[in-house]
Amino acid sequence: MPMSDSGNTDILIDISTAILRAHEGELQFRALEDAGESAKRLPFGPFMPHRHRTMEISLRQWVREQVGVDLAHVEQLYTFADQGRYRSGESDERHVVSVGYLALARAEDAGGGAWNNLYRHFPWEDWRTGRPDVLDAVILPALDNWLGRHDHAAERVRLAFGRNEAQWDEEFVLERYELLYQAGLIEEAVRDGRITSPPQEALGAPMQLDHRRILATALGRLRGKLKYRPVLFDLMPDRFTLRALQETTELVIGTSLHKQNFRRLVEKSGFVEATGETSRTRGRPAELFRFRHGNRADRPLAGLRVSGGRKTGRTS
Amino acid sequence: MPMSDSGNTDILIDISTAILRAHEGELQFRALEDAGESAKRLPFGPFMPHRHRTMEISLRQWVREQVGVDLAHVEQLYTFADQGRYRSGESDERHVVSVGYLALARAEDAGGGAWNNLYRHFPWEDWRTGRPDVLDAVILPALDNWLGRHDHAAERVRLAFGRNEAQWDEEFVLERYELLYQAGLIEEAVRDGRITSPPQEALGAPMQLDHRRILATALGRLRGKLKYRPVLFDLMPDRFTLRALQETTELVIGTSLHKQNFRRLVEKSGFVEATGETSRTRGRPAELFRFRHGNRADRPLAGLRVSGGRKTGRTS
DNA sequence: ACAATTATGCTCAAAGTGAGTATAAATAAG
DNA sequence: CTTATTTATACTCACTTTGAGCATAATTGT
Repeated sequence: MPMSDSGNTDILIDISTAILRAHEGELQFRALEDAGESAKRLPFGPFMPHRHRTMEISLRQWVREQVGVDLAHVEQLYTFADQGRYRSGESDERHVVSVGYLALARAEDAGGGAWNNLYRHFPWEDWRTGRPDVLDAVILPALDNWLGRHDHAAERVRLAFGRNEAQWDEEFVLERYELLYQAGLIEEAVRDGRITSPPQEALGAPMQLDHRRILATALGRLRGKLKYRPVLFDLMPDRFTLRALQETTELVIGTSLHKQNFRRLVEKSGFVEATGETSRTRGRPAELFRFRHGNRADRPLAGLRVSGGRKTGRTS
Repeated sequence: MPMSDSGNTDILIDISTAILRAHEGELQFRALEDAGESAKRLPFGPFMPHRHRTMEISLRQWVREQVGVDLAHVEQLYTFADQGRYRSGESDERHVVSVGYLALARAEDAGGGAWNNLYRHFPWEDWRTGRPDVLDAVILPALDNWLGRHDHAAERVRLAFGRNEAQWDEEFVLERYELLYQAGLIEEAVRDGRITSPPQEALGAPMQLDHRRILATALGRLRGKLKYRPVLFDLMPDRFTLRALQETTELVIGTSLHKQNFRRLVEKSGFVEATGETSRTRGRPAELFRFRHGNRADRPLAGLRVSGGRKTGRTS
């Protein structure tokens, strides 16, 4: 944000989109592959301000036409302009500013193409079956080692990774990723020349450019938004059982929830209404619900906040 | 986000910053005035990617040197790229993308210069002394009139302005501003040529470019953030009474709070610790507190959420 | 018919929240 | 210097929310 030097700076703005869906028990994102490059990437393209009125409009259209996905929810995440970071090897010098977007799609509208399990890139974020082993086995020891030389970051690590009296906050996805990056535990940090020695063990699958950072931002934002806006339903089909809704919720926030309490929470929230129909699965058939378009007092689903509670796991 | 057409698009990125402070019972922002232009503006300047590593770093430095304010908290808000909106009269065609930032300053670090009362631009957002008259006298009737021709927006109006069974949500500052803009009740809409007839009555003081929109985004973001992060303290001096903290809180969220409950909430949150000192005012001296740097389990201050409760106002 | 499985209803205690009463410690006024 | 006024702080109480679990219902598979 400097003044002066008003010359032509030849800035290129890229829009990169994390398109998420819930499918087959996985939280997935739309991934693209490039020849001769093992790391995946997000759909992205240059923003041409003279051809599109707003970024969101052009993004929706572009994703539908080029990626083949109909988006339900679209939300701008962050504009990254860090120099010297996430520069691809042969990049031209103009690739400077990237605007990240989060988009949600229903599984039906998702078209073909490759969808990747998001947690493959963030294994430490999936607590559904309990605290991930990689945390105590790899991450925390490595961070401790790093903290020896950078102890000013101790408080950040404490908060982000829920040590000592701090609670694990599932929304701090980006903060955790950034710490791992700075500590050189992320392959992208090596690629960017941030760190000399390669990571002791690759943490999660790397991606091109700054796309893993955008994914981290997207996951954190979505986890936060869940609690006060009905975005979940943009991942759900038209009709769904409460069980399916719970599974999608668990996919996103990365923990498992108490079934009866989840039901109570959702029913009282006024966000759903029963259709008379039922769905047959293995056991007792479940009632099918549908999203009720905000006709009641939309209360926040604050109850989705992860319990720092006592026992663990899911009941009966 | 279109593909192809990779030509030189000559994009200019502006960074505009809403710098907020709490001072003399007002929530204020740093305003600049231009000759021959009655509307105020925010500090802004072009971003030169080749000279600064990140936007935040350059913003802090630039604000200190050019605006004379030491910033406590800095946070990116949103990147606006709408064409045809908020274009200044004599603008050159390159002024396209503006990145909005929220920054908080302590009153002591604020230097000289002009500070404006933020609610002068958003009179409908200040509920501290009760529901603002302008809502029922002007805004809602005008919106109803507009809805006659645009009834697809009825649900948005209902949620944003808390009609029928919906609650007024103090965080929806931007959504309310955008609706007023689209309904042509905001002077900026006339200036942008969005609407032919001038607004029946100017709602709040206008600003240059899209700066009122950025302020709205800033206020909404800050109101939201209060509830789960200790940003409040970036508006407070080193030591403060709980009363002062409450007043600042009320300034930001725009409602008045129950004093005893506020005290309980803050004390239990673990965010403050008593110094032994006291402050003298008119009545009984109050204990001075200081921010305790996240050494306890940082619990969200969810209790700051505005009560949809029964009675009104502040107690005793 | 019975086991396994999934859905749903209900209870209960602990914690959190809205609203108020009561008391304490100053200053300003008579 | 005694009293009214003002502000701060402590405590109560009813009500709601939340975490956890028990109990029952309605299916399918054997």
